[in-house]
Formats: sequence, structure tokens, C-alpha cells
Amino acid sequence: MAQKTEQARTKSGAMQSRRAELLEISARLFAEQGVRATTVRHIADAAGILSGSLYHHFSSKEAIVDEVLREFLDGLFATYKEIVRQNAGPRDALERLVRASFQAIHDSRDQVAIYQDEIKHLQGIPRFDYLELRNREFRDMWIEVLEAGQASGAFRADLDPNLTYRFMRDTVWVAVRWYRPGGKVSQEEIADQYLRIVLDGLADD
Amino acid sequence: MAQKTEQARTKSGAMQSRRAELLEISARLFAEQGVRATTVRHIADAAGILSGSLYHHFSSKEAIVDEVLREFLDGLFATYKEIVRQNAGPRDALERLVRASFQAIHDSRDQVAIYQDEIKHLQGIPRFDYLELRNREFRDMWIEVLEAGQASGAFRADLDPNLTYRFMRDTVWVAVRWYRPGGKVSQEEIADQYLRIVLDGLADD
Amino acid sequence: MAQKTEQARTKSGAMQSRRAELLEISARLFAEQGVRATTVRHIADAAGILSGSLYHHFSSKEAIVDEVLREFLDGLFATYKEIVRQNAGPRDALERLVRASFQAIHDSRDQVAIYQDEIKHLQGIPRFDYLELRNREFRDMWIEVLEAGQASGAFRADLDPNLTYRFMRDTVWVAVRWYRPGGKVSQEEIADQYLRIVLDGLADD
Amino acid sequence: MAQKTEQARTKSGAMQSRRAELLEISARLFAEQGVRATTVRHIADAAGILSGSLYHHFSSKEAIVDEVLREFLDGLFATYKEIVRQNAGPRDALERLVRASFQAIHDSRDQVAIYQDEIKHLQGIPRFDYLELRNREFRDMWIEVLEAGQASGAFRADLDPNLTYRFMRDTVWVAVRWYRPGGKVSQEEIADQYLRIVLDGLADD
DNA sequence: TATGAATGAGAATTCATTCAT
DNA sequence: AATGAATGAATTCTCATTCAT
Repeated sequence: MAQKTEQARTKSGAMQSRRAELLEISARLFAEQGVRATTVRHIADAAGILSGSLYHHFSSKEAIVDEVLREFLDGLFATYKEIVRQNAGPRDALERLVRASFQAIHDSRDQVAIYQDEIKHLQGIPRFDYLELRNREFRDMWIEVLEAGQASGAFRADLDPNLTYRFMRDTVWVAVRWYRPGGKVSQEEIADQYLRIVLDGLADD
Repeated sequence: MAQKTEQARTKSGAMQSRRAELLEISARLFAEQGVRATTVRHIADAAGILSGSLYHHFSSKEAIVDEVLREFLDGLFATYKEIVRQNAGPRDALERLVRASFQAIHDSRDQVAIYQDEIKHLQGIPRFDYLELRNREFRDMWIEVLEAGQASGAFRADLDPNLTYRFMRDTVWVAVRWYRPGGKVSQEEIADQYLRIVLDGLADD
Repeated sequence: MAQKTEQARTKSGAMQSRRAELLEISARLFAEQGVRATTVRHIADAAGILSGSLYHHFSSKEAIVDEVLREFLDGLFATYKEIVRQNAGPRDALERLVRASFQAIHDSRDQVAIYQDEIKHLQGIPRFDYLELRNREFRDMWIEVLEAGQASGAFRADLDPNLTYRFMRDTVWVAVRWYRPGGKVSQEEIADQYLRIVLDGLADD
Repeated sequence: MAQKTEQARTKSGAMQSRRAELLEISARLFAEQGVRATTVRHIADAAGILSGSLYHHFSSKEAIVDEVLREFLDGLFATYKEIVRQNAGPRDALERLVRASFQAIHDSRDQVAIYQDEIKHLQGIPRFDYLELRNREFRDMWIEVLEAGQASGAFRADLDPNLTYRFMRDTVWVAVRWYRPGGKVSQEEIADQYLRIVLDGLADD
């Protein structure tokens, strides 16, 4: 969006914005129909060009997926890293990680959906090795927070941190399947309720 | 099951078992690689026949997916229905629904994985209308239990039942992505921890 | 039809009637959908058996077509031959050829339709060489009658017999496309009208 | 035709001519071997490209058949319409309809043959509904002429117009089966003889 | 940057036919 | 005579990619 203000200033600027536009279109289609089911012709049609012309911007369909995911994960990593760096205490940190994740679902629905739907099938392709790398980094940050919380007494000690991490991660990301921006429930409210359940439980005690 | 006794291994028994075998193979490949990425040749190769021969048993690839999912969902529906019918009180019912779901993940990993991965892309295909039907039935059962629990004071009243239902459903089913039968943590232990978090919360209070 | 009276007398009698039944079913399907579009499974389904079982009766699909056509053409040849043999004068002979043809359309609609639709694509297959043979025999008989009529002054002499033959032949046989037995117009009435048009034009008056 | 002038052989002209070329090749093969028996590979081979490349130009084999027939029928309709519009009297009109039809056989042999051979099997496919529509329009024009002729005394009144129409239509079109352009008998001579037979029979004399 | 024509590998599906039982 | 499972070749169609213009 931001780059559209300076859109046609220079040749490279124009190209940049065209790239960004094509990535956005691709991401939307990938999220809606799945990467495999989205043909380069779908993308080209949506962009108003012929499929062959896409190859002036990207070297392959895979490269488009790559760029979409890489950009998204780099941004998310920076966000998470900043939260952990601030070191605000385990409970606060956990809350912020959750809220940041729901924010990402809100801001980058397509990218989150693609990540969720495709990671299983992208694992093992060398080009996408960074997915597992990022995965590990994310996991380490969550577990760091969870273990710090168990050590400090903020979180119950009878839970396996690894299992709890998976629970948290899945709980949050899977919401992309039904969350609709602009719907009845805002992403902040969803985050609130999720945190209430996760931190305090369903049981009325 | 019944037809697997010696006496029943007659003509129709043999046919049944061949179909069942092919469905099992298909389910495994669909779960591993995705429906789209699994070609009928993959399935046929894994079954030791030629791809054309599959069409002696099933009318199309879609029909195989259909049969795999339909069988699974019918079984799950019966299980859920029985739990709700027993009317053991909201908290017990919720616990049993969760445990039954983890049991399904254990018993029918492939089917659950297929369901999770493909439902988004199967929605809207008339042949798979029953997916949404079952979805609604499942939701109604969960929400019935959750609302009964809020009414009886077993569950906190400050949570939106719909949101809570989604939370429960998603967190349970998404576990199929990483659960491995025969791994370090049994499905019963996972269910235990999940229930502890969900019912009592992460916070140490 | 006739053989159905003695249908199950002997084993070979039963087989004969089964063959006849299968030929009848095949002819109907071939006529309705075309030979190519009719699969052996269609035939088998219509006969209430499995497609493989057809091969106990016929060595191939082609053999079925062959038998259907050969039987029909042999019968028609005998009919034509008898008309020409009676030597009742050119105009009478022509009339009888036309009437016999409409009778054949009435009695053997399926066979006539198959012949009309498929002859073009069967020409050149050695097994069906007899089609061209019969064709030539039919043509020779018609032309014999036509030329006799021109010689005797019964028919106008300013028309090319070959062209006239084709005109007559086409005129008659193509009616199979729309003639429905039991419909408003009987095959005798159609023959009458056709003859009136054709003869009063052909006749030297 | 127009675009074949030098100036018009630009982009769209080239594309037009490529499409037209492929349609011509397809029509020839369809007419020779039947639509069903003509594979897209046959067409592609004859065009010197790979079969998949055909789909750059047409969305399916059916679409090719469609385009071939639609173009032909639209042209024929315009020709017939013009003849009827000129209102030259029934006998003249009939003569012109016959001559126009033989001209169509001469100019568009392949298309007429395809129409004759395939209409039976295309009826009922929604995409080809226009075939029946055109059929009705053609019939109405012929019958209009025939009835006007009976009313004016130009044609005998003792013949059923409907039956007579079928007679005319069938005898004319079926000639495509044996007419060879450049053969011994020109299409004008054939039309002459056909008209002599038909009219001197129809004429009220 | 874009077009338009083509490639080539592979997808699902069809179908006549075979054969052990 | 019939079944049921399979074959194997062919068919229509898809789609990422290339490349001359």
C-alpha cells in the first residue's frame, strides 16, 4: 500500500509496485484456492496480463510462493523477536505473542492461510528450508517464555512445555480458517477470549 | 469387521476387503501428499495394479475421497451422538467429546488429516454437501454441551459459546498435524493435558 | 422372433436364442447411440450380464456388428432378388423395390439405421468387405430396372441412371432417420407418397 | 475472406487465419473419420503441432465441433433467408433453395457431412441446442414455400407438406455422401437433374 | 514489459479384451 | 455361461514454462 504513493516515480519503483501487486494477487488466490489449484493463468488473468508475462517478474510459480512466504515470515520473526527482547515477564510476553499472532492473522490473512495450508507439502523442498528454520526459531521463543513462566511460578508446572507450545501455536493460527476481518468479532476480542480460556480455563472456579 | 471371520471371507467378503484395502491405501497417500498431489497412478502403484484398474472399483478419484471421508464422518457422528445421548453432565460430556476426538485422531489419522486439509477445497462441490451437514451436526452437539455447562454453572458464563466451540474444535483436530501413534506421548496423555489446559487454564492459580 | 417359440428346447437352442437376444439388444443400442459410442458394457448392462461374459457369445465387439449387419443384408438381398426375378415390368419392379425398402425400415429399423450411420466408417475394414459387395449387387439390380424402364419407354430417357439410382436409394433409406413405427403415418402411406412424387416425375408423360 | 488482403494480415488477421486453418483441418478430419474417431492428436498432427497446443486456440474438442457447425449453419441460414425474402414465387424459391443447398454441399462438403453424420448424437447436448433451433427455422422456410406453392396451384395439393419437406431435405443433403467436387458431374448438373425429377413430380400438370 | 504460439510432461478417465475361478 | 479382477493402450485435457516478436 505504502509503495503505491510513490508508484511510478522511477522505472525500478514502478517495477517494484508491479511486483508487489502481483504478489498480493497471487497470495489472495493461493489462500483462496490453494497453491496447487492456483494456476499461473489464474494469477495472470487476475492481473490482466497473459500467463507468459508473469515470467518477466518471477522466475517460476514456486518463486512467487517463496517470496510471499518469506516476506511474511521475516516480518513475523521481527515482531516476535522484539516482544521477547522487551522481556516484560512471562505472562505479559505470552499475552503479547498471542496478540501479535492474531494481529498477523488480521493483517496478513492470505499469507497465514497459505503458510498453514501448504507448509506440510513444502517441507523437504530445499528452496523452502527456511520454513523449518523459522519454525524452530518461533518454537524456541515460545518455549523460552513458557519455561520462564513455569520457573517463575507464573504458569503451572505440571504441563509439558513442548505440548503446551503446540497447543498455543495451533490454537492461535488455526483461527485463520474462520476469522473474517470486518466481521462481528474483532481480532482483539478474539485474542481476549482466547487468552482468558488459555490462561484461566473453561471451568468456572 | 464381521466379514473378516473365516466364514465370511467368501466372494462378497473378498470384494469388500479389496475395496477396503484400496481405500486404506488411498487414505494414506491422500493424507501424506494431499488429494490433489496424489495421482491415481500413485494409488494404483501402491496397490500393485495399473491405474486404469482402479476404475473397476471406483468410478472416479473423487469417489474415493468421498468414500473415505463419508465413512469416517459417519463413524465419528455415531460416537459423538452416543456421548451426547448418555447425558452424563456437561463437564463429563465435554471431556468425553475431547477424548473421543483424540481417539479418532489415533484410530483414523489419515482420515482426520484429509478432512482437515481438504475440507476448504471440497466445500461447494455438490457431492460433498454432506461435509457441511455433518459440520453443523457436530457444532450443534458441542454447543449444546457448552451451553448446558454455562447454564448449570459448570463452565464460565463470560465466554461466547460459538467462539469457545471453535477454539475447542480447532485445538483438538489440528493436533493431527503432529501426533504420531506410537510416539513418546500417547493420545490419552495428550487428551489429559489438553483437558487440563482447557478446563483449568495455564495460569498457576 | 420365430426362434423364440422353440427357445429353450435344447442347449444349443437356448444358446441360439440367447445370441439372438444379445444381437437384438446390441442392434438397438448401436442404432440409438452409434456403434462407437456403444460400449460392450452398455450391451452387457442391458442384457443383465457383465461385459466379460459377452465374450462367451461373440469373439469381439466387431463380430457383433458384423453379425447384425450381415444377417440384415442377406435378408434384404433375398427380398430384392426375388422382386427382380419375378420380372413384373420396370415400373412395377421399381415400385416393389421401394415398398420392400420401406418394409425393411419398418421391420428392421435398428439394422437400417446402423447400416446408414456406420457404412462410411466400416468401408475399408477387410472383415466388412461384404458391405461393398452387397452394395454393388443392390446397385446393379436398381440400375437394371431403371435401364429396362428407359429402354421400354416407362421412364424418361433424359436422366442419368446412375444419378437416378442414387436419388432413389437415398430417398428411401434416409427416411429411417425420422420414421417411427406406430406413428401417425404408416410405412405404407409413406411409400405411397414417395412413389407418387418420384414416379410422376420419372414417368414419361 | 476480407482479412486475406495484404493489409489485414496483421496480428488479429494472423490469429484469425490460424484459428480458421485449424477449424478447416478439423472439419476435414471430422468429415472423413467421424467426430468420435478423430482424436485431438489427429488434428494436432495434421496441423503440425502437439495436441496440447490445440487448447491454446480452443477450449475443448467439443468447442471445435461447435464452431465448425455454428459457422456453417449461420451462413446457410443467411442464404436461405435471402432466398425467401426475395419472394420470387414458390416454384422459383424452391428451385433456389435446392440449388443453394447443392452449392453448400459443393462449398462446405466437410461441414455438411459432419452435420449429417453427427446431428443425431449431438441432439440433447445443451451446447448444441442451436442445431434444433436452426433445424426448425430451415423447416419453416421450406414449408412456407411448399404451402405457398400448393395454395397458388404451382404444386400438387395431394401431398403432405411435412412429408414432402422431409423428402426434399433428405434427398438433397444426403448427396454429400457421394458428391465429389471436381468429379464427372458438377454440382449444377446434379441440381438440375434433382430438380427435374422432383419438380415434374410435384408440378400440378 | 507484454504478447501469442507452442512445448512436453503428465493428469484422469475410458474401454475392448483376457483369464482364472 | 457367467463372474470379477485386471490389463494396456488410447483419449481428452491441464499446466508450468519457453521464446520469438
